[in-house]
Amino acid sequence: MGRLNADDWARAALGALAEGGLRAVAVEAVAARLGVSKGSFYWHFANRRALVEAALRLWESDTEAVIAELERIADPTRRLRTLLEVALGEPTDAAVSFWLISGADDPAVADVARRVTDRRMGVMKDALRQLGQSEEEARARVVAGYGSYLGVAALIRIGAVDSVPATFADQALAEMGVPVEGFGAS
Amino acid sequence: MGRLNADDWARAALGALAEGGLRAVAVEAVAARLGVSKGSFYWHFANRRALVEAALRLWESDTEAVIAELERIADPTRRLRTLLEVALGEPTDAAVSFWLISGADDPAVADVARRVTDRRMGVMKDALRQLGQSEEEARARVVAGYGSYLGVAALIRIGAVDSVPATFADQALAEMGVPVEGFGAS
DNA sequence: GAAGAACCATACGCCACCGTATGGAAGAAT
DNA sequence: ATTCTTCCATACGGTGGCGTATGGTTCTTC
Repeated sequence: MGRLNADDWARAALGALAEGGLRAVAVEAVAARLGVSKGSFYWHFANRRALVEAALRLWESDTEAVIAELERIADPTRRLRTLLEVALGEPTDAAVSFWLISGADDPAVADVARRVTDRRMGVMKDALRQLGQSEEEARARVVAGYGSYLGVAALIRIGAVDSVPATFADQALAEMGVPVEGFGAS
Repeated sequence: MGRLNADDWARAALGALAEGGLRAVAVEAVAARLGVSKGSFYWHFANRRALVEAALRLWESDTEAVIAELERIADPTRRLRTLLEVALGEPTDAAVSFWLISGADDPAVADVARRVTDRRMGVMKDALRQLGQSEEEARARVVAGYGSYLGVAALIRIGAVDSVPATFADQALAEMGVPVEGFGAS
C-alpha cells in the first residue's frame, strides 16, 4: 500500500462507515485497516471529525456522479428502472444511508444525509412528474418508494429478509404508478 | 419519584433507547434521567448489558400486547388499517425498531429485532393471505410495506419528510393490494 | 550526498464510561 | 427503639478512544 494520502484515508473511512457505521470510523480502526498507525492519520487530518467529513463528501460526490449518468437517460421509465437497478446492485449505499440517518444527532451528518436524500428523491419525483403524475401524488409515492428502499435494506441487515426480492424493482415501479408489463397494480 | 425498582429502570432505559439509541442506554445517563446516581443502578442490575436486555424484553412484550389486541379484529382489512394507525400514531416504536436494527452487531439486540420484525410481518402477511393473496405475493408486499414504514420513519428523522403524509395509511394499504375506496391503485 | 519535506511509529496525557467498594439513609419487623 | 433489609451516594480503579509530542524513515531536490 506504500505511502498514503488524504484520499486513501477518506476511502478507507467510507469503507469502514459502510460496514460498521460512524462508530467504526475510528482513528485507530481505520489506521489498522490501512496497515498503518495513527501517527500517519494526524499528518493528513486535524482530527477524527475531519475524517468523517471527508468520507461524507466522498459519498455525496459518488451519489452526484450516479445522478449525472442517470440524467442522460431521456425516457423517465427507463431512468427510474436504471436507478433502481443501480441502487439495488450496490448494497453498500443503502448501508451508508442507513448509518448516516442513525447518526443524525451530528448536524454535519444530518445535513449530508438530508441533502443526498433530497437530491435522490428529487430525481425520482421529476421522473414521476414527467410521467404525468401530480406534484402531491409524485411526492407521496417517492416517499413511500425511497422509504421502502431504506427499510428493506434494514430488514436485510437483521436477516428478516433473505435478500431483496427478485420482483422488488418491478414491484416498486408498479407501486409508484409506473406502468410495468406483467405487474399491473391491483 | 421515591425509591425505584428494576422495572422503573427498564422503562427509563427504553425511553433513552427511543430517543438516543443503544448508545444512550448508558448507566450514568439513565441514572440522571431518573434523578439518581449509578450507585442505585448496580443494586438492581448486574451490569449495563442486563439493563439493555430488560429494555428489549419490555419492548417485545409491548409489541406482543398490541398484537394480542389486533388479533381480536376479525376483518383483515380493518385489522391492517388499525395496525397502521396504531403504528403511525406511536412514532416512538419506529425509532426503537430503527435503533435496534442499527445495533444489530450485538447478537442479543439482533435477535429481539428480528423476532419482533418477524412477528409483525407475520401478522401482516396473514391478513393479506386472508384477503386471497398468494404466499409469495403476500410476503413481497409485506416486505415492501413494513420496509416503507421503517424507511419513512428514517426520512422523518433527518427532516427529509415533514411528517408522515396524510394519505400514507391509505397508500400503504393500496400498495399491499388491499381494496381501499378512493385510492384505487394506478 | 545533504538538506529539506513528506510521511509514519511510539509513547504519553486526557476524558468518558463501566464496574467495584464502602458507608449512609430510609423503610419494615419485632 | 433497635435491628435488618432495601435502596442509594461517593469515591476509586480500569479500559478504550481521541489528540499531542517527539523522533525516525523515506522521498525529493539541488
